Amino acid sequence: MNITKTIQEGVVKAVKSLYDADIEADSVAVNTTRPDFEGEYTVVTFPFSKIARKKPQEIGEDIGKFLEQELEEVVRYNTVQGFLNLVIADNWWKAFLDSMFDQEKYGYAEPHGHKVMVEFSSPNTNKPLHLGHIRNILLGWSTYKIMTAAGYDVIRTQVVNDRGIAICRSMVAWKNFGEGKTPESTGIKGDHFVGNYYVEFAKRFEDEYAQWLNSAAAEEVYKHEAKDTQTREVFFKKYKNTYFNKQSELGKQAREMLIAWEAGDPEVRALWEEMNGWVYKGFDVTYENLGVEFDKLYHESDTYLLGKEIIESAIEKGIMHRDGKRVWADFEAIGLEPKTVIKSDGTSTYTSQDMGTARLRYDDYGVEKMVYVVADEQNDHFKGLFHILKMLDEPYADGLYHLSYGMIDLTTGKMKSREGKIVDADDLMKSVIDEAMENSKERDTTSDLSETEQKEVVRKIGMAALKFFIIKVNPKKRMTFDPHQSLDFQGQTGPYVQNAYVRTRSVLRKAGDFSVDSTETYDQVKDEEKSIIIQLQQFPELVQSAAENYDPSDIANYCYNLAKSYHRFFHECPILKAETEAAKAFRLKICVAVGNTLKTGMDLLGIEMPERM
RNA sequence: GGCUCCGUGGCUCAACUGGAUAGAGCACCUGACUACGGAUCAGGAGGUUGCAGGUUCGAAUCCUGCCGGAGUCACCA
Repeated sequence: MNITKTIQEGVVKAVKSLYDADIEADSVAVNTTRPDFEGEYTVVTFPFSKIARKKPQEIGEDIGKFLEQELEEVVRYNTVQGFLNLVIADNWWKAFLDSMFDQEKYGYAEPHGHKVMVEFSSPNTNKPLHLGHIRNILLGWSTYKIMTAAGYDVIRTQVVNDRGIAICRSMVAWKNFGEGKTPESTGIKGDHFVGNYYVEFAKRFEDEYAQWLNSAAAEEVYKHEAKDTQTREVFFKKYKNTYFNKQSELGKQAREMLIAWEAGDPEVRALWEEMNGWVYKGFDVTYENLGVEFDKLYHESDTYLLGKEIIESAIEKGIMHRDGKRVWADFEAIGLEPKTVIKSDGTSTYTSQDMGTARLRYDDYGVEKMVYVVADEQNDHFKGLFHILKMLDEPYADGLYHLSYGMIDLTTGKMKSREGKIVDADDLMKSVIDEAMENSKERDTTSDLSETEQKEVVRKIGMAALKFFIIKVNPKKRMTFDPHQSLDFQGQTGPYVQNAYVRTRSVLRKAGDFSVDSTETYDQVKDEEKSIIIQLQQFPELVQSAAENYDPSDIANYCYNLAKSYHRFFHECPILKAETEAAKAFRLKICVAVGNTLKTGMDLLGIEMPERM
């Protein structure tokens, strides 16, 4: 039923019979025809000029004649230079539509049972989620959906970074300045509550540092440690980290907190659990609003000691080297600097932890693939990690993939949490839903629905706008987030796609039952109809390639283009008042097919469709 | 500075992986509703694809060199 393949195979036969040469079907380029020429599909014949030793245009004539005779799907052809344009028979359009229009899960492949784990979100537990997390979460979620559609058995996971110096900062700040307040007593969402103390710590630390800079001690340090070329300003900007570790009172408290935590101090552990608990409650709300969930959580507090035994075997195999207590890996083979894996105090690092959790996941689930959704600032880390695991011959090593995505810039510049230049996830969702509400009120198209139903519709619209705005961009590319544009509901947006779906629903409601068999006499398939069917035909393959390329933006752009074709069709072709019963039935089938496909397509992106809007 | 990635109308993004005259949306103009839903459609204007070479039937896409930007170069995660 796949017309592209039919054409490709036809061309293979043609080349064999005409020029006695063998070519691969996949290598035959079949494009959709430009609108200014007659035809729907175009074969590029330039590549055959060497084997045929003819001009591309003549080859086009040869192959065109052959296909016209051999393939019932091809009724006519024309050639323009090296391009052979084919006109496809009306019967094919009708037959294809019949084969798929009422499949609700059109595009889903048969499950093949291969297991894959997708890791995404993985936040620190010291502050609320922000725009960067949203991109990560949307990518992770749609990767899960798309791979499921492509037939995989997908396990969703995240590593919760629940320990370390960051959370200790929040803990110190709360202990010193919190006056025993809680999220309950203040009415602040847990993750924001804890985040506020993270900010409080930073602020107090800045004050402390600023004060210290005026002291004699600071002057001493500058005199002894600054390079000649360094100005005071440059030096002390860089020195801040060292100050935190050496002189700072707050820094000392945070570090002591971390040491006490690692020693299992009951009081510290209790505070840690309480504050993390607040954060989790907050995260749960955000995740629910984003419509995502996980099958399995790994906590860094449980896994940070893992990986050491694997490292032992790595040393034996000569992949890693011991240097006192310290262990390091040589990355010369992949063009990176050597990397410390175990510190000289014997404690583990990020790399060793990730080695441990990778093995743990394999032991837990037997996954063949692991996809890590992590920003591109960690490209080298994953390059190194995967290299080690491959050298160790881990059974899952060939299935490791870093879904690296570009960070988000604001129109005002880079996002920086320490400077408070962040876009908060909860605020963002609220503002986009509020905007949808304003729009909805103006339009007044759902006022006969109950208030809860209306709110539900508005929520779906707002979230669609936000999600689509982010997911439509190729993950690898850095993107600019313009709050003004994200609040737009017209043009290339989520609501635009939803609107196309809502139109299909509206027409089908009014059509009631219709006879699916009455399209036989329809013999005037229009361009608007053909272009929709061409796109419908591409969907299953697109799902596969989006899974292979780990690229949800492909699906988003597809949905937009399909919606666009439908809107055009809707204007150009009367459906309920079609010229004949056959035309009406044909077009209603298109409505069903487009509705189903848009709904599954958007679902792959984590976007819900309203029935009305 | 080394390595990696990226430069496409004023702005945000595409381009079937080397195919025809580089496509959409926003913003800006002009038109289309007593309606199968106008959150829509039709049309206009806007480009030397950062610059310069090269590879070939054909380059935004591949190669080289510049220019500009980002990331990374921790015994942090």
